[in-house]
Amino acid sequence: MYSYQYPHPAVTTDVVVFTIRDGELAVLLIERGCEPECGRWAIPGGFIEIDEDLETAARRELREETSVEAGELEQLYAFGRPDRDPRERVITVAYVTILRAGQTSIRAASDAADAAWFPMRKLPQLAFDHRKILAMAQDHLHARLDDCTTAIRFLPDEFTLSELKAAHEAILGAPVDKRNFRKRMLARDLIEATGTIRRGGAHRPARLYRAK
Amino acid sequence: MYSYQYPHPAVTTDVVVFTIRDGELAVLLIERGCEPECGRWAIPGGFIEIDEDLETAARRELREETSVEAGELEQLYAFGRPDRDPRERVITVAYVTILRAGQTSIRAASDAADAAWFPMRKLPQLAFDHRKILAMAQDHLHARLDDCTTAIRFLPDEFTLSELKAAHEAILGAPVDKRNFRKRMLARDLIEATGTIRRGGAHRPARLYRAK
DNA sequence: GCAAAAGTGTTTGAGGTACACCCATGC
DNA sequence: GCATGGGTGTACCTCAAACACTTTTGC
Repeated sequence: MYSYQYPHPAVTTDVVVFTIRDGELAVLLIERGCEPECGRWAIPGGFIEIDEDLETAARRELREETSVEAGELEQLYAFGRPDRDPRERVITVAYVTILRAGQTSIRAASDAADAAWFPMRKLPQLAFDHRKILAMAQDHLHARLDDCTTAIRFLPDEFTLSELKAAHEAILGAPVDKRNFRKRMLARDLIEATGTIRRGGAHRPARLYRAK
Repeated sequence: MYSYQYPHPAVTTDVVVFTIRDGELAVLLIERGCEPECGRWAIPGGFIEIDEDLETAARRELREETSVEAGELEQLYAFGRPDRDPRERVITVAYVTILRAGQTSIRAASDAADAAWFPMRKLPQLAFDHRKILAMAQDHLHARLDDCTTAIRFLPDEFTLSELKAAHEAILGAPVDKRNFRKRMLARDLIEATGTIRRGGAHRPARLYRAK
């Protein structure tokens, strides 16, 4: 038992993991294996350890529950409404990260009964205030999109411009003009041609690019 | 005494209050009246109550320590390095707010030995990681500046375009082109002339504007 | 009349948007 | 030769930046 002179809240970290699957923006959720909200889908996360940095805790909880190793985490927001968890006062610091397509194999563990990818357009009922967290995470992602580097994080090291354009379209949920897109990406000088090409079907092969 | 099965961190909220004084961006600080870091200047804030929303706590602590009633608060970031407070693990959720010039009277109370405005260019030594919090708050403020509405929050209900321009210059710490500034502000259609003018010295009177 | 701040337009360059056709390949 | 996705250029518009003089007032 740990005792304090004043009541202390619990603090958790949650990680919203985005990827692109089947041409759609998708998010990693776990099925809760214990009360409260047992059986509901939720954003992976959990209680921080007392000597652990917030970001480290976020990374650890994600690994434990889903076996996913996160890359760069960005802090999204601290959610702290007093009634957001029925057990006790729980403040959660939410993070956002991006997983490359193709590295999306997951394995539920810890107190997660299951783990799965859901397209953002077809979310299940979510535990706690996690619907609101996802909405804010998606807004954050959209806002970051004109960095150009953000969409690249969804793709493997080498990619074609068509794939990058498809990533933008998946994230925005809206079509993008091909020529303007290519012009803008090449003008930013953040990607470079590898010099190799990829042949993949009955059509002209595509140049491959990598991040600079 | 309050006991928990697992150790819990303490959670505080801090509020970075910006205003403009003497034509310079200034921030409200308190002199700590108790250990640790007694005598050091710090961002006003303190421990949340267990049933209190984060934003409510931020507003309350600011009021208790400085007698300032905050308007709109924006969440900045959650700072949670395990070693940031020597007493115990303390996670702080930092907020930013803006106080109108002219409403900047303050009165130190609670565990603040003193409260005072400091120009951002001449900060004292600060307690904990508060220097870093201020740096991030200033970045945040700069990023918000092209909303046009942000600079208005530093001014009284009615203001002249020259005053608004001076506010931008104070926040940015750099001069702004008068004609381009006026054009941009009027084009955004976020302010309107009150129809009145202010005479104030041996020169042409200025039109007054208000936020729409 | 003079000091002091308010007010006013035009030119230029950069970047975003809209838009249609040819190219290289596999079958 | 045809289907499929890869690759390309131009005209227009909007917006930001640079830049100097006239107007209105108090004294």
